[in-house]
Amino acid sequence: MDNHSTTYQAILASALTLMQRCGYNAFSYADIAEQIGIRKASIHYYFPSKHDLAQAVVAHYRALARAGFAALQQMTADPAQQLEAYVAYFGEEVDGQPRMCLCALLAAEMLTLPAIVRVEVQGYYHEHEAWLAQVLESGQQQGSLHFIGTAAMAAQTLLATLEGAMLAARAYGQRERYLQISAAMLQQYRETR
Amino acid sequence: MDNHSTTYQAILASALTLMQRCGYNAFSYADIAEQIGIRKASIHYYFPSKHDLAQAVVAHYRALARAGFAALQQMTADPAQQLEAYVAYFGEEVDGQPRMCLCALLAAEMLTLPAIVRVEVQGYYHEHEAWLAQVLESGQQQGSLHFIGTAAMAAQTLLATLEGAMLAARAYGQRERYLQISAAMLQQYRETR
DNA sequence: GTCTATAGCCCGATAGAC
DNA sequence: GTCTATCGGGCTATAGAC
Repeated sequence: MDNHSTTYQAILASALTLMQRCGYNAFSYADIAEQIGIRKASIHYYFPSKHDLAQAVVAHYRALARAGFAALQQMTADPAQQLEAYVAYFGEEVDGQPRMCLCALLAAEMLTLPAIVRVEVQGYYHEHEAWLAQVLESGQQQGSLHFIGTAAMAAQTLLATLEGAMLAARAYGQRERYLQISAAMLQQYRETR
Repeated sequence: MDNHSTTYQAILASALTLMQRCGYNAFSYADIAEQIGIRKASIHYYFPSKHDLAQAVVAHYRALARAGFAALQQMTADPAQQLEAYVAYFGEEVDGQPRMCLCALLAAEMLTLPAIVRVEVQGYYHEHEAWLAQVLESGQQQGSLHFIGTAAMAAQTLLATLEGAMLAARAYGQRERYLQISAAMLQQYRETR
């Protein structure tokens, strides 16, 4: 993630913010240039095409999540608490707006994305489903989390609910939408059946 | 919905298809013109601006759903069956791709949408949540559907899961994703607690 | 109502000076 | 590395003939 110039980092960070807000199709090199105080042409030095930039942004986003998983593991060994912290992260406010998962947004735009970006989005989904499945599995074994069927299926369902909740929060412009839905969902996984 | 010319109807239908595929930002008047065999300028006769067109498309989409609700009511009075039919509709294949809810896609693009379109998207969410809440309520009263908390909260959670499942299906390009997640979710509402 | 023609703008991308 | 300048193209939208 490092051994890159500060300009490179600034472009990546700016593009991440813009893509989380507007998606792939509605942000431009001009937006980034204005945000970090350089010229459009300079961005092409680091990222020849928009395809390359978007691919790097999603790869970076995935790396951030991986670091988050490690930090979560460091924080607590309790699967139920790990799950709660994961859910809480997406409930934070960003720029006065509910946080939005970059890859939920890109999944919506999927059919208009360059192939290299599509692959990264699928990788994100796979990583998060795998992490959630492992957390659910552990929680089930120690009796703190409960669900029907396989951990893998429950993980897919859980992730779908969270991303759908973020969509609803964005649609209404109300962070509370996510908080309420995610709380109701967590309740289901805590209940014994 | 009628007392409009056939060209008007053709534009609306074409725009709906394109928006469900590409979203608001990635479809153009040129796409519609090519699809239905007229010229770009003619579209402006019916829909002066892209804002107007998108607003009309979402309003039309909402009306289709309302007609669907009525047809569902006609088909069966059993809430559990109504819910199943609702879920099954979004699992159909369209143009060789998993069906995608227009308003899930637009919710993702929300921050880049014209105000009049945003309002329509929120209206869609509200209508569907209200319909689902009423179905869940009825199902609970007659003992065929089960959930924790209020019907309104369960409806929001259920809708979030479905729209998240459609996102996942689109991300992977696999309709089965939606079918599996929605089936797992329905299972939760059928289980007695 | 539908067309041709075009204005005016923004886009991604490149060339080449410094 | 960053800049200025610009190209070529797509976009929404309008003017005006038919």
